[in-house]
Amino acid sequence: MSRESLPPTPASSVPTLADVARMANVSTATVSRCLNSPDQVAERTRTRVMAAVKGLGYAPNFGARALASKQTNTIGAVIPTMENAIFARGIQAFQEELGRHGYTLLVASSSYQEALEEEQIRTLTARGADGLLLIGFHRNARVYEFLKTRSVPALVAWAYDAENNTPSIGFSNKHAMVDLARIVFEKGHRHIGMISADTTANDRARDRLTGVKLAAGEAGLDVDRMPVIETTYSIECGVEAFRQIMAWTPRPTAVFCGNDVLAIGALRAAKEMGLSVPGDVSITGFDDIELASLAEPALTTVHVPHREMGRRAAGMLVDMVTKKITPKSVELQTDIRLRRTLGPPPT
Amino acid sequence: MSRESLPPTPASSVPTLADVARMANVSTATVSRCLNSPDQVAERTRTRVMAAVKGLGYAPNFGARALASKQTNTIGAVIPTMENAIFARGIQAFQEELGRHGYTLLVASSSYQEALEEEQIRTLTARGADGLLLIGFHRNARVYEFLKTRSVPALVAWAYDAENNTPSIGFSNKHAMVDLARIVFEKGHRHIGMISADTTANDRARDRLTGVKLAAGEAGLDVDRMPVIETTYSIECGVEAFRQIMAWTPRPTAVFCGNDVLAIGALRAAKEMGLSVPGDVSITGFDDIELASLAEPALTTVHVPHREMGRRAAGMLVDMVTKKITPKSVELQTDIRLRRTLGPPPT
DNA sequence: TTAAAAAATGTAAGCGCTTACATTTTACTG
DNA sequence: CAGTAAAATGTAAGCGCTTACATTTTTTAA
Repeated sequence: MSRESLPPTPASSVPTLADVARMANVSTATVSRCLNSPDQVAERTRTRVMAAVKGLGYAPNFGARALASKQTNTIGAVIPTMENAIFARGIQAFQEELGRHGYTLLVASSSYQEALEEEQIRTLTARGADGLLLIGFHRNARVYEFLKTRSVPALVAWAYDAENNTPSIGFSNKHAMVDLARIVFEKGHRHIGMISADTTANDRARDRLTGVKLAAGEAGLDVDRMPVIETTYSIECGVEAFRQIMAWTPRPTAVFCGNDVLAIGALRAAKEMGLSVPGDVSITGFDDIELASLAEPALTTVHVPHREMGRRAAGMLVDMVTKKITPKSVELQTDIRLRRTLGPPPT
Repeated sequence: MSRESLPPTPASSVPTLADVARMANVSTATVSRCLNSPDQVAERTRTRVMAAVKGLGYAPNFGARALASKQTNTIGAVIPTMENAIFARGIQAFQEELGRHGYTLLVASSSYQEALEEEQIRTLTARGADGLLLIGFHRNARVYEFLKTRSVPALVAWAYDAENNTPSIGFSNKHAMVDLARIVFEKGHRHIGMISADTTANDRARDRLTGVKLAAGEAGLDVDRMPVIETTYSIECGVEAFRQIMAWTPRPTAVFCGNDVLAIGALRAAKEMGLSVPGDVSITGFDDIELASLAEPALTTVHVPHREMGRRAAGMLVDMVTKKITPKSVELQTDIRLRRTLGPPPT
């Protein structure tokens, strides 16, 4: 067993920068430059180095690169769940755009639990995420501080607030809901109800509820007597909540749902209860997931540009990471999709 | 500006292991052990170290850890797209289980393009993924070789093949389809058609088609004359394909669809064409996505345990990475969900 | 009480890369 | 062709951690 010399043929293990350098007869610095800023290297050298890279099947070691350059080219996203089609769609677009910029996506999900979200944010940060995509503003101030001391830029999506100093991309859940609710009131509804997602740790749900209340106030309704049921994100819960809300006196002639999934549940419940939609009761959703236009009757809802949001979020985050800037929050437009589930109240 | 001494207070930057060591009055090795194998450290020391960790708000540097330990605790997954609910669901479960084992998920999507998939596999490998989750077996042999030389363990999901030496977790697409098709033929259908996803780079689609053909052969049909349309994964494509296939002579009385999304499209097309389902034509899907039971009439399809697959895939992959074993492939059971879209052929 | 074994801790050598700075080569100018 | 600027390349110092091995401390057994 000889030893004591610069390892000439590094066994059969994974080739390193040094191997490439040796083969191409240059220093490791030159190889590194070939890979990271090719135009700093003379063409002849570059060709030679690249040949060596190819010949050896060299690929840079991630850890070493991260350690030396202090960045991972990785962006983290903490979302409630991918099973929710709206996030799946947005994240898909987010990831595609990230890829175009040479970034990779690290994902974690919070299952709508605040504590878990905090943990995931810490995990992704520890995993070296250069930047973070977060959903909504609501979270412990401690988390924002943590991100600041670690100087990990974060972008909030699916929510919009020009005032907040965390940049965001999204839409005003409140305004969107106000717009929808106004249309509903114009149809003449005076007794309404709302099935909302849990509002405790979910500012989006909260804003949507606020929107309905605002518009209701405008229309002269007694907002305090409006039945509101908070429940979990699932069709079954929508069914159950709808039953409860229709037991109210006076019985609502229109039921706002905080999202399409709950609305689909409501729709099904109505069917089971033998109620005609929109003859006996109107139902509205929010998100415009695929199911919305497929439902029978098709669901009136608020259309949200999820893909666009994901795509642009990626661009913003990459800018934040590379240029170290804090972009302006961007507000996306939602629009009302009037479909069959909305009609005038029964006479 | 003084200098020349071991940096005592490292400015306000991120604390390192050395800072913790200094504060707790131990060596960096001890701190490292406290974090990675706590029971090798005396309780008193550990308490002191942990206090320092907390006091300093220390979190290990990912790159350094990866470089030194040669592992990232990160698992990569390359899926066609998250917009497909079946992958979203499976990946969600995958990620949750990964988290339970202390692993983080890195995702990339191939958009069903073979070349892109290869690129993504290389990217995730370069990003330091300790192991990889891949969908289906079909890919260039070069990719498998690459993975082998880099010794990155890979697990194939959504497909099952006990013979293949890449371990897998999934189900037999062929058998599942045979089972479904047999039921269809028992109803008396003699003229069938199939709307399939693109089979070129998709072994799952191919196997499903094979399944239908096998059962058709069993039933004594002339397999070669069976109309098959290959199209893209989308409701619209399903609509279009269904129109074409119903123009065939003799007109099919049952149309198999390679997945539920195509089936939903077919269903809609049937409605638009004024055909009764299953009165005039029966339609079947595959996957049992949420939409399947919500459709009107509800779709007969093959139920696949996506979540279970994701969850167990995570466990297997973690074993592969940590214990360096190659697990046995596991076959999951699918089952037929007989719903309203299947009936006997018109008389 | 003491030697040997076991447990705890420390020392220091990398891991493979990037990059500031130093040096060499090439290109240009008068 | 010398003299200088610009371009290309090399040198080597880390980046922050893990871990084999060495050393010290504690425990155990005789």
